[in-house]
Amino acid sequence: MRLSELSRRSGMSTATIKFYLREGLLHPGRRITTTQADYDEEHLRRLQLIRALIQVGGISVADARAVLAAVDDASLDQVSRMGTAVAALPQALPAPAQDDAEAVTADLVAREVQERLGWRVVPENPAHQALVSAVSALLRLGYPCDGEALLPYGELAERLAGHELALIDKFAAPTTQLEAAVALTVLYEPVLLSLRRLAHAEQATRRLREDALPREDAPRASD
Amino acid sequence: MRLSELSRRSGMSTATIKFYLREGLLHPGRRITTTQADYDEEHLRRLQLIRALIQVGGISVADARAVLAAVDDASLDQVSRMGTAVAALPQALPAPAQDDAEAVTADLVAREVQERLGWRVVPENPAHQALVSAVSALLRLGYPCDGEALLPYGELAERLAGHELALIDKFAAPTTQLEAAVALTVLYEPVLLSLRRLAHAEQATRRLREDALPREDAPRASD
DNA sequence: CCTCATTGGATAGCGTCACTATCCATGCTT
DNA sequence: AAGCATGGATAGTGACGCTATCCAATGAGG
Repeated sequence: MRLSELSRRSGMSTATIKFYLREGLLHPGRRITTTQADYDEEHLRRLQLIRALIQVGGISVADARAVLAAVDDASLDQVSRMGTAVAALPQALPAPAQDDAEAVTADLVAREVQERLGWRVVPENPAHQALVSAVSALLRLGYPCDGEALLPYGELAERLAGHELALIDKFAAPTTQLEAAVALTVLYEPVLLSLRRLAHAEQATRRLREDALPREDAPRASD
Repeated sequence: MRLSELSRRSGMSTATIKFYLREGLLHPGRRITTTQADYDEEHLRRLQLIRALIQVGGISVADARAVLAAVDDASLDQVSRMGTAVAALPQALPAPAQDDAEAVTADLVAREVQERLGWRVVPENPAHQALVSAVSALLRLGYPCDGEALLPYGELAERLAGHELALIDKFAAPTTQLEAAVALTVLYEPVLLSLRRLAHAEQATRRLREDALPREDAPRASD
């Protein structure tokens, strides 16, 4: 298909697709003539992945390029590609990480929880540093946050990870698995966060109803 | 304390603090003279909260202003403030949410999981829409994602929420509780996501170690 | 063959955002 | 009174994710 059709089917403007081509996120189409190229379903799918990473996952174009480059890199074995791709996925935070007292404490907390879970501690992992940043912020605001408190979160994370890796395993083709790893890592984040927010809302509402059900005449569905 | 001292103790430049003052995130200091103002520990703490929301939580200045305004709004009761504040917390995504087939299916999935968990469905909730967006993206990429698959996530979210609301309850003063609700909602997100990523890395590494062994047909459930 | 709209590619521009640098009058400090 | 820090206002900066414009080449119609 031509660029215009790719645009129509993907719902993105040709200008945007050209931008992704230029940025190296999307492979160039098969050149038919000097001025025309042919795109296939693969390109369409890739476009949707790019869109998901950038718009839903909130990943920058540069990071998306790194991730996709790792997925594509035929010179690496699948294991390396997977590692590179997932490592290139940024956390939410730029993590300035000033070396104050909280940051040091936070690092100890982060290590403690991982050790108690039996995980290998890899301080270079961006996720580790993101964890340290978040814990630093919590501590700086005076909220208690030690290894003990994080343990349940770690255990939940462990179950999530197990569940997701099993899901990835379902995709047989290595390339598909790589894509799945990236897509599921990124796209299940908003799923998880949304559900958590919804659960907060639900439980807060429930408590309010218990605490004070004074003059609400709206019909309640349950309870 | 003066602006310069506030700057020193918070680690932010006076220009940045002035910016936050201008944007209405930080209350003006108590004016001593026309050209001088006095800031206290409350301001320092607020600055740290602002910093946490914006830098760690990735919230925009405008959204942070809305959140903090709700926290401060003395004309509302605590319940309304809490609701307003948390509702103003943005999800990770801008959620373009085109009305295609996937979006419709995704909405059904989102409703199903919430209903199966016994939650009230509030489609206007930004979190609901975020969930729909994420599920849409997953479906568009061809990954199976139905109410059944999301149920375990919802159950985990429920436990997280319970845990966190209990944590918030520990903070007696209403204002402190409001702040805690906002801070914990935002700051535990990166904690959770980081731990999930770390768990991914850990389990992936573990599997590779097993796979690397010559005997392939000795799959182990877990360690 | 000639015309002309379309295509793909390159370049430069736009709008947003989170600051940041500069300027200026004031008035504290010495 | 001198000098400089302070607070307030305004404009500027750099990054980012597109987006608008231009251009040569070409394929289609006559």
